[in-house]
Amino acid sequence: MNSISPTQGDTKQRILDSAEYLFAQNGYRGTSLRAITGKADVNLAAVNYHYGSKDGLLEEVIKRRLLPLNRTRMQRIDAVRQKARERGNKPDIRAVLMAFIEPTLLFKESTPEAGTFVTFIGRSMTDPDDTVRRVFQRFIMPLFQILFETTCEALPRLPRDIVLWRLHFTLGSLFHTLNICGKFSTDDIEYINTRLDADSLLALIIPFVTAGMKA
Amino acid sequence: MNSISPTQGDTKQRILDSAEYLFAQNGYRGTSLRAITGKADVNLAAVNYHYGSKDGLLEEVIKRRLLPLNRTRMQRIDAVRQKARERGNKPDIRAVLMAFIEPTLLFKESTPEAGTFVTFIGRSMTDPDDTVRRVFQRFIMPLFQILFETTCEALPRLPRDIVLWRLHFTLGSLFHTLNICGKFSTDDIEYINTRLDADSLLALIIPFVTAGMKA
DNA sequence: ATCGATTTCAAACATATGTTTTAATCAATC
DNA sequence: GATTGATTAAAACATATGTTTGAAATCGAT
Repeated sequence: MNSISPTQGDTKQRILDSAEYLFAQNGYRGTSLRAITGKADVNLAAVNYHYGSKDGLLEEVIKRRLLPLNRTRMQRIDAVRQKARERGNKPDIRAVLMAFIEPTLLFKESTPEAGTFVTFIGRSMTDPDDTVRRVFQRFIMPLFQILFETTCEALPRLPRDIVLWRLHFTLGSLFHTLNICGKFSTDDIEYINTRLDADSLLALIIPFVTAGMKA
Repeated sequence: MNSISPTQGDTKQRILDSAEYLFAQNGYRGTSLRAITGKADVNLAAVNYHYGSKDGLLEEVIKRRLLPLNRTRMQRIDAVRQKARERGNKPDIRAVLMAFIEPTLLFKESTPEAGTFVTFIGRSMTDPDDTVRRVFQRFIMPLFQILFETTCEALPRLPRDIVLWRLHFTLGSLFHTLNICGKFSTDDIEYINTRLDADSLLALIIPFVTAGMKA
């Protein structure tokens, strides 16, 4: 059935990989099916055959990586929450933010493919195209709710709406960072090393957003 | 003359206004010349006649509002720098950030048209489309350099590359905020008032980024 | 009113897009 | 080895796009 055939069974996979790469580089609207199938070296009609439509392909591209990543982030947040509950005190805000951000950056540097996908995340959260934004936000919404609640627990003296805004500021910083690091040409940004590893990036962003949260 | 006549006169202007609105709502790639001319109620060929091409129109849309806005921001930053120099001490980081962010938010609420344009800014800094990003970054680069230098003066104990990163985090927060506030449908973000005025937004974002900068 | 320049208009152009169709190919089953 | 079902291939389809064209309309000044 869906087992990998030896000769040509990887058509579906190759489409997924090419689409992921091109979506990250040129955006959803800026990537044509012909560009995808050309890069994947498969027939044009294969996309509609295997995924129904370009939108269907987009959804699969996102699902493949975002679901596992979100599972990891969810577990990390739950762990922080659980540990705090056991100890009878509130979660540490720095730990909460780490639980969300570190898996993202680690995932980014896990493989080159994952890296291009994370770039795609950064760009898509603010994509003018509803198609892209909706798919992403649909997948990230439950996770964001948990993150929000946990952050409120960590900062019980802050009004919830302020926590929410600061969380958005944090996401803005993170996504913009993912964006910068996804640039292939660095001619537009001077003096900045956009090829930092996850640990270095984490060491830069965590103090910033933690301080902002506690302000 | 300048009387409102459907046949003559302000064609060029009406194209500019319609393009600004539609670019902000659907992005550059997602907006067709036919949509623009249809909304402006002018002939399709008018865009190429008055602006040469769609790219030419984009540049004029950006220039019209971004040049004055950047002039204001530049003056504010210069003023902070000047005052500090007169007093013989370093600029206050909060004042520096205010000098950049406040004019942006004030401009945003000055008129509905300016508001939609600022939305366009927020989206375009990370637009996958090179065409859009390049135009914006070309216009904002000199300003960003001054902002960077002034921020370094305000935080002389921080290494320059860390200042630069934190400045990017700040821009990320700001742009993401502009984005959220530009949403026409709020169904994807819960519990957040995306229609705050400039002062309220400023009161939210300034403490966050100031604390992050000083972390 | 007339002339020349500018602007508007309808139509066509050339290309690009996502999708569908129909036939060929392949792998496994009987 | 023929049959069957799933996959691939080449072509066409329908529509959308930015741009150009040439004629009509409009305007400003003589």
